[in-house]
Order: sequence, then C-alpha cells, then structure tokens
Amino acid sequence: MKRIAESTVRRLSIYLSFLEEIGARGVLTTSSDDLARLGGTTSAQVRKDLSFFGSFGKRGLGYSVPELSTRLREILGLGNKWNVCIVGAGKIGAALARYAGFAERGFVVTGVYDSDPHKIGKTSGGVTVRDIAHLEGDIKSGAYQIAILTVPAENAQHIVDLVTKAGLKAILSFAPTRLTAPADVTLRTVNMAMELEGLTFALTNRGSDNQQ
Amino acid sequence: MKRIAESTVRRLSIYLSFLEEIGARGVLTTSSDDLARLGGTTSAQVRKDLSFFGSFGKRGLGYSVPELSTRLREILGLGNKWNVCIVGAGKIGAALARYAGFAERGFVVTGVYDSDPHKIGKTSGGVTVRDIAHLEGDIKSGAYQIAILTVPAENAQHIVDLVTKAGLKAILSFAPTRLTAPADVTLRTVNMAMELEGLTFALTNRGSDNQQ
DNA sequence: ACTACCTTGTGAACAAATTCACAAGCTACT
DNA sequence: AGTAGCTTGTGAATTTGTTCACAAGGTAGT
Repeated sequence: MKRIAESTVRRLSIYLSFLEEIGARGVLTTSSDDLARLGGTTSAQVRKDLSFFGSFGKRGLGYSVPELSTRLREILGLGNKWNVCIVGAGKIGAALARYAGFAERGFVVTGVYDSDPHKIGKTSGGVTVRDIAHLEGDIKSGAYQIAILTVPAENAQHIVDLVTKAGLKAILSFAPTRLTAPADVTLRTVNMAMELEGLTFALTNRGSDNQQ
Repeated sequence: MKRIAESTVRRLSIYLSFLEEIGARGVLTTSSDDLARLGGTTSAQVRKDLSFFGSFGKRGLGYSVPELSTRLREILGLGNKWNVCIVGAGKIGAALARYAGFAERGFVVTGVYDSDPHKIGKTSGGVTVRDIAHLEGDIKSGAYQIAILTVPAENAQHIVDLVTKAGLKAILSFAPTRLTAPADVTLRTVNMAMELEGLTFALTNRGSDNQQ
C-alpha cells in the first residue's frame, strides 16, 4: 500500500466522528462537501483522502453514512477492541484510565503499572495497579496491543525500550521528551508544554492565522 | 514576518528543550548536527528552521548554547510568565492544574473554573475552583492570557465562544471535537482518541514506518 | 428515453516543506 | 600570513501535500 500521510489519517478520524454523530441523528447520506464543512477542510481534500483507500461514494448522490462509517472504522482499525495498558499511575495516568472517551472508541484500559510500592495494589480508574516488574511478561503473554506512557521524562525511554523488547508495536507517550523506537513500532508523543509553546509563539509573534 | 509553519515551531520547542538539558550539564557549544540528532531531524532542517528568525551561529564553530537558548525562548514567547486558566475541573483538568511541567516553562495556572456547584469552592491542584459565571469578567480584567479546556465535547464550542468574546487569544482544548474560533485566536486541540486511532491505523495497515 | 442537475474520483497544476549542495566565514595550527 | 578543517546560512532541487477542474457516472422528473 502507498504511504499514507499522517495528516490524512487525522482527517479520517475527524470524518468518522462526524459520520457517527450525524448517523446517530438518523442521517443516511452525506457529501464530501458536508464532511469538509464539518471537518474544516475542502471537499476535494475529503475525496482525495478517501481515494487512497477505494471509492465509497455514488456520483451524484454522495456517501452512505453507515457504509462510510463502517469502512472508515475498518481502515482505522477500529473493528475490534484494543487492550491498552497505562504505565505510570500518577494524576494523568489515573485520569486517562477512567476516561470514558476511550472505551467508546474500542480502547479498553485493562492494566495500569507503576514502580512505586505505595501505588501498587491500589486501584486507579477501576483497575488495580500492578508492579511494573510484571509488565514485560504481561505484554509477552499478549495482554496488550497498545501502551500509554504517563511516566516522568527521565524514565520514558527506558519504558519504551522495555515494552518494545517485549514485542509491543504501538505507544502513545505523554512524557515531555523525545523518544526513539525501532522502525516497526509506531510511537506518538503528546507534549502539552510544547502545545502551549505553540500558543505563546503565536501570541508573541503577532500572528493572526488560526492554526488548528 | 513570513508565515512560519507549525512544524517549525514544534521543532523549535524540541531544540530548546535539548539546549536547556545540555546547558544544565554545562555544555557551552553545540552544532546543527547535534541538535538534529537529538531532535530526530537533519542538520539542514535545523539551520533552515533557525534561519527564519535570524542567524545565531558561528560558521566553523556552531551555536553558543546559552545564547541560542535565550533567543529561542524569546522567539517562543517564553521570556515572561503566562497566566493560564483551566476550564473544567474534572480528572484531566485537576491533573493538569497540578502538573509541574507547566510551571517550569513559565505557565502558571492561576484559575480553575467549573459549572458544577459540587466542585465550586473546592480546591483543584492547589487552586480554588470558581464558578464559570466569573470567567468572562476575569478574562476581561486581564487575569489570563491562555485558557485550557477540559470540558465535555458538547460544551467546548460554547466555552470557546465565551472566552474569545471576552478577548482571549490562545486556547488549548482537550475536548474530543472540532472547534472553530475567530482568525485572530490561536486554537489548538489535543484529541487523545484521535492519537490512538493513528496508532491502530498503523497497527492494522502497516508493519513499518515509525512516524514520530 | 431524454434532459437537467448533482457529486464523485482523479490527473494535472500548484503550493508548501524538506533536503541538497556549496560558497562564505570562522578557528587553530604552523 | 597562509592553509586545513569545520560548520553555518541559503538558493536551488526535490519531495510531499493540497487544490483545481472536469469527465464520468449516477438520480429524478417528465
């Protein structure tokens, strides 16, 4: 398959959330123009994005909302549940563990890990915190497909190495540091301080230009 | 000033964090090649990014770590403190309110707002939760430059409208929905479910290509 | 079955971002 | 002072991503 840009994948997520929203309201048909307006892009962009994966619409009519939803869910890999572990049972880890939005999309947090003896055994977001010493074995036994890291920056690379060594292929990190992983592992980092710096850059550099 | 790409600004943040890290270790000089290696890019990219703002290095020698740090802090608008309010005193709001990483970068959470009478008056992350009815007035009196939104998706657009009407120009939203704001307001959205979908897309469609 | 009217899917044109490649400039050493 | 060895800064080339524009294909009404 042709390489798909990350920006395209992000937009597919947006299209899907609007399809599910209007689908829930009983709308059966939509157009690239509708999706573009709701998703903040252009109709040509919508059609181009979809064209990488096939042709799902009917000329003159548009797209079937249920059908396109289904196809997008398949493309995004949301057909089945994904087991997620959270590494780091701090405030942010706990907040994520009980964040309902994940479950709605098929992401189930089935494990929380920490190295702090005071936290191990307590529950965090409805899940009992396990000793991080068990993490490698649990991954090897197939318990998780995705790890979310909410550990301090200085420990994050070590955890990435540990989980990739155990065979995990997808990591979402909230640690404010740059991480590296083998090429066959997908690693995304959300760095909140960096997002704020994007705002202050705009504030100080007189930028108009609402950059979503 | 020429329009600066968002990707460039993100990289500037990365460069800065490495400069501060090596600066704290006493390193006085660095090169575009060092910064590139640490930041996961190329030396040409580093030099190009910096060139939009001036020329800070010495040919043959590289960059002075303290000087380049200072210049990047200026460019990113980190010279002074920024007052931040958090709207939505749920789990994520509370976690962010006490997140130390913000303060290190000059972001000070001086207000937390909610509409739930059970939360108003309680403290969240060391700050007393105020009634959201006060938010507009507080912004108008200059209490904040930045708002962080941790409210449910269905309320988020309303809050964006409220804070922009009050004159705020920078918003960071964690609500899982697309938002719109006037062109002179900078609005960034962090959507955790969307980040996870980027991972599952990679898991189901590819085996390779570590997209940072 | 014909016409009028939509909207998709897509090559081609365009714009933006990244990488290349090298002259310019600085240091250190002799 | 001259030379060797670095590294920057930057136009040009290339690659990547977006927008344009329109033929193709479909519906609905007559």
